[in-house]
Amino acid sequence: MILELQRATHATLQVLSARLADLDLTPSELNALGNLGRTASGDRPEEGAGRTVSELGAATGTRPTTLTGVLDRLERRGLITRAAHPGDRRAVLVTLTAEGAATAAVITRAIADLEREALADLPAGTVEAALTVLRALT
Amino acid sequence: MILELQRATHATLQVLSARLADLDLTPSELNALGNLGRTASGDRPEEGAGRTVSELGAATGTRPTTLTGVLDRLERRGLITRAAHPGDRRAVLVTLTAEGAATAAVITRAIADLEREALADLPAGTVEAALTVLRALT
DNA sequence: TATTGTTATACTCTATAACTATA
DNA sequence: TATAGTTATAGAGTATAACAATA
Repeated sequence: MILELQRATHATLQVLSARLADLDLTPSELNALGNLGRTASGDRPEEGAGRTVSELGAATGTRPTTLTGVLDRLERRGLITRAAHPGDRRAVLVTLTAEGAATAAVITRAIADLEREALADLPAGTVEAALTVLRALT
Repeated sequence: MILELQRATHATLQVLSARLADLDLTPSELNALGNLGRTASGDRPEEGAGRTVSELGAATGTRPTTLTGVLDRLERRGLITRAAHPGDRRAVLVTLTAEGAATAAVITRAIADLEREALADLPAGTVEAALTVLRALT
């Protein structure tokens, strides 16, 4: 099971980064950007303004020390901005720029497409069962 | 789905490497060693003698260029040996030493334990469904 | 000519620890 | 005293290209 898990993760990441090669982003950069986009446009629009570095790190499974470098590159390319957090002046609020949001949308769609293609022919309920297992492992 | 996949992979790797911290091996080294052990003792005992670098790379999802460094360290620590392949003199046969086989057994058991603990309470059939999804993604 | 494994280079990710500015 | 983020350092993974030995 766990070996299959690793293989599947590796395979999907491979395909995904190949399809998004035009964006010229590393896996961690894709991960960060995709995650920022998901919150900004989806689940909780009222919080779309940004996330702290800590929140982003927890969501992406990236160490703070790695995230600093990732965010440096994304900021230099104009995809995100860093600003002070209103409530806590130690914290940094990471926000997508317009270009960053557009890039994030491309990433989100590529992920959705890949899933649809791979899982289209499976019997109903199978995907739900798989999600249950994944959450149990997590 | 794919996001859950990444999270689950990350979480299991985290726990696994914490439990095996005593071995002082990197994730790639654990992966290579566990894979060598699996073939040696399990599925196809008659091939237990070794695997080529290419085969190992395909099984673990590790690049040849990374594998060279991984195998260098494992060889230096006396866990594997590299020998000439009988049939093809370009190829290298990677074999577990006695100590390497013992270490591989520890890794294999840790993985099995982790799976059992995490998936014990799930309804029958759920795990099979998850495997179907993972293979579809792969 | 193509393939196996290694080497070289440059960049990214990681772990650890120290540091700053806040709280 | 503790937390958020950054910096510094060293080791490990990756892609890419080149190479020697062999097929």
